[in-house]
Amino acid sequence: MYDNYFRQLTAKMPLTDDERALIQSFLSVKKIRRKQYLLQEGDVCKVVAFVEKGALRSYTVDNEGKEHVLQFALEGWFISDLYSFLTGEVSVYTIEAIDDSELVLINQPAHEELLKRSPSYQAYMLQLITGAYIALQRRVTSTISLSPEERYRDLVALYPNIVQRVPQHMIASYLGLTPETLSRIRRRLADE
Amino acid sequence: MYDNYFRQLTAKMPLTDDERALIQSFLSVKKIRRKQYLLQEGDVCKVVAFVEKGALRSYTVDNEGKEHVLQFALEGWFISDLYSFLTGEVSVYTIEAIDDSELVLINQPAHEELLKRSPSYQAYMLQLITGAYIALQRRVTSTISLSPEERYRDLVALYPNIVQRVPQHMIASYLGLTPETLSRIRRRLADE
DNA sequence: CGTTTGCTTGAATTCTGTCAAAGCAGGTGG
DNA sequence: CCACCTGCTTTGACAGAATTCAAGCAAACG
Repeated sequence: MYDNYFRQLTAKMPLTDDERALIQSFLSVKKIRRKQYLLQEGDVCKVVAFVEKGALRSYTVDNEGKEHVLQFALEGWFISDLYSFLTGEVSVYTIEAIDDSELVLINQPAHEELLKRSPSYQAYMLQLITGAYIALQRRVTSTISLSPEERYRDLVALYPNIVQRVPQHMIASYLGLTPETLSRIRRRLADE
Repeated sequence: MYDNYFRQLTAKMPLTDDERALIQSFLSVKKIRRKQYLLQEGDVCKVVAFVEKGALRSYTVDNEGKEHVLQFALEGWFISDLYSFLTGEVSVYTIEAIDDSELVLINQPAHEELLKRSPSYQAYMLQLITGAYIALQRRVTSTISLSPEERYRDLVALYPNIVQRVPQHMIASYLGLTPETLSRIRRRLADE
């Protein structure tokens, strides 16, 4: 159940068997079905989720009821609202399963405890936040400096899996476009 | 010289006199004049800068030569390309002084050393990255879910100082608009 | 005092969003 | 096995919004 999780973790951080057992004792597993929520807007984000299998997305809903995708997470990725998770403030995001998925979860108290008890976990969390930060920065840069067509090509180049596995209207939302506009962009790109 | 810096730091993190002296021994001060660069695109970002006085911005230049502002930093803010600073990769950002400014700098080796030697500094850095992450997340959310006019009003509400002290075309760039469009939005808002 | 810089305004153009309709799987039940 | 949904994508026509290009103006600067 925790295979991918520890494969990922030990790749960055060598662990003793004891440490692995300690960490694992704080984790839990959750299966979640397509269209179910891991987090709903207005709730506090209580977990960080590692995607063992499946796909999820996080998004906001604006005051016209439209969804705006912030992030996708496929196998091997983490998803959460770190802001809400770390501060305890309510979240403006919703996290939803795109497919039936299997997750490895860690909740806030367990996270606190592990930070104290395991230096490896501590170092790993720093890497995790740094990674999340870097991903967000790339996201911002692409959003503010590229045209819609370039943003789409960038996404295809960087995450080909996502484009294959995620419905197109969610990709459009991620890119800040309407589904119609994305469809036309794809048409233009195909006509070459 | 380091007044604001340590006021900020000790507000979040009580320090012994020894620890303060240790940290201060790794810092340096730099004066930088309007329009001078702290970081140029293609270079590795070697410092994290705390703004004691003045104002800076970071921005990318797209392949049409247009600038896109990622971040502003006034007194009491930090500015850097954390990605480049932490990984050693070259940066796609330029950091430039908007006004004559006074900075407190810490470079990479000093940063490494302090992480090892000072638990307070370590905890502070984690807060710093977390803070940077949260700020970026708010930025993304606003960019993807608000209209240009709403983004502008949000910015004015959140950072009134910035709007007063930074040239309008830079604000426009930050919001992802042309200066003309921002000018018209301001006109509309004033006509009420 | 001439020059530069930044902001505003107008008119034409381009692009994106909106609305509506149709096409196209994949899944379900009769 | 087929007819019928249902969810998703594509297409077209049109309206609306932002960009572009150009010009004018005011304040700051050397």
